[in-house]
Amino acid sequence: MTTPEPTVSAKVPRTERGRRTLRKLLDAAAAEFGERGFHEASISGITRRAGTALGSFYTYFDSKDAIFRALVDDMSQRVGAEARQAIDGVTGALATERAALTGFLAFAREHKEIYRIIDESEFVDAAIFRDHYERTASRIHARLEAGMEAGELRDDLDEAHAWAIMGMNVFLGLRYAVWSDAGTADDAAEIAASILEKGIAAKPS
Amino acid sequence: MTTPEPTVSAKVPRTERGRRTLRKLLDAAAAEFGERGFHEASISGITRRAGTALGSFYTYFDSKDAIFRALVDDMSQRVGAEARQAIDGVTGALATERAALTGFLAFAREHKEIYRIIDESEFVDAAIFRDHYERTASRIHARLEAGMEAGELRDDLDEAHAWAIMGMNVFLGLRYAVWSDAGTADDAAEIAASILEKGIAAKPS
DNA sequence: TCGAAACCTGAACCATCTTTCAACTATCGA
DNA sequence: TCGATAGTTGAAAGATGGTTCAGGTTTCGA
Repeated sequence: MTTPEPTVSAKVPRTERGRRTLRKLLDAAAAEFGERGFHEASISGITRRAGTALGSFYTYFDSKDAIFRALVDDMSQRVGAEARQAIDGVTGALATERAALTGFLAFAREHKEIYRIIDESEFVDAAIFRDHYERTASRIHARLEAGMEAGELRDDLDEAHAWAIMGMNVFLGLRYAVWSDAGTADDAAEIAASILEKGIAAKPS
Repeated sequence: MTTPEPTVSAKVPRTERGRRTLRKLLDAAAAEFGERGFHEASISGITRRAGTALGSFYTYFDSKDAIFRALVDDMSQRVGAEARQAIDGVTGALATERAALTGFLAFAREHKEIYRIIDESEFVDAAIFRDHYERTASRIHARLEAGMEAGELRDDLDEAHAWAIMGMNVFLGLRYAVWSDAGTADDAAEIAASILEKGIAAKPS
């Protein structure tokens, strides 16, 4: 008696052919939005890349906004899955944060378009942008609580600390993964890890 | 013999009336872009707010993009000036970073539209977005170097640390200044300051 | 005072896209 | 096999909004 999974796109294909076309449209949309941005992108650009007729688009999506939302939702889930996988099996709270960032940077390098699309969602539909970052902050916060529980982290960390860590990660990702591939992802991860481990103050000598 | 200041907008007004109109257009554009975003905003919306005719717009700007760029440039300078003022007279490297963030948060609360506009510039003209954040990171980096010089900060800090700190600040600003006024700006600044001071690890007891 | 340059005006032009639709084809269960 | 449903097609309608322009008014130095 579970609800039949409230999908983002209201128009679910019934046949194999339909599912193929829907997937082609989503992949084409990721490429189109990623390359040209939401407003420069056009439906006809998406259908051209997908190799379908313009009208077919509206069999699956109500509007340009709708496919963009479906895409962000899809990508947000992929980022979450990636994060879960990156920290799988890692022990230690600080090591976990470092692994999460390393995984994030590697993923960002492989899928630069994903970050462009997610970030642009702020200006297309602010709610989905917020949802994505609130979900991400929640994951970090949960990790911090586990670390506090284990006695490895300061016992006064809260949601705001999660936002601070997320901000570090996002900007390091923008600068050292999306804008530039130079150096290894580990260099940037090391920076963040050392800040979390001991701050930036000089050792009291 | 200084070059006559290479302004962003190529069309400089010659009369007092012209300067007033130009200013009205820039203010109106800040409101229009801030409320509606770049693509929802319209030139006629800007001139309506400014109380001028549609055609007058093109006396001062070549295009919608041009006024947006001029606006981002203007705002980036205001943010820089604000930062300089916020840390003026503060002594100590860690206290300086805290003051910078406190000032930033207060400014962000007063001028939420500025951050929306600067962030959206990534999708209108990526170069001006990059310029803004690279300038900001440079300011932070310079402060870190001064702190290292003074022996107050670890001696291995570099540009990437500046990006990490900037990311923390931006995301705390987004979450606790732009999205929510709850609590004082000092709460968020305290979070970031404590991370920079000692990290998030538990005290080795 | 006067004329040239600066500035203002808003209707119309134009290019661009989103969205609709009526006719056609493929799929698939019975 | 066959009929009903799902899916496909692309031309054209419709809307939007950036940009132009020709004819006015205001400003200001000489």
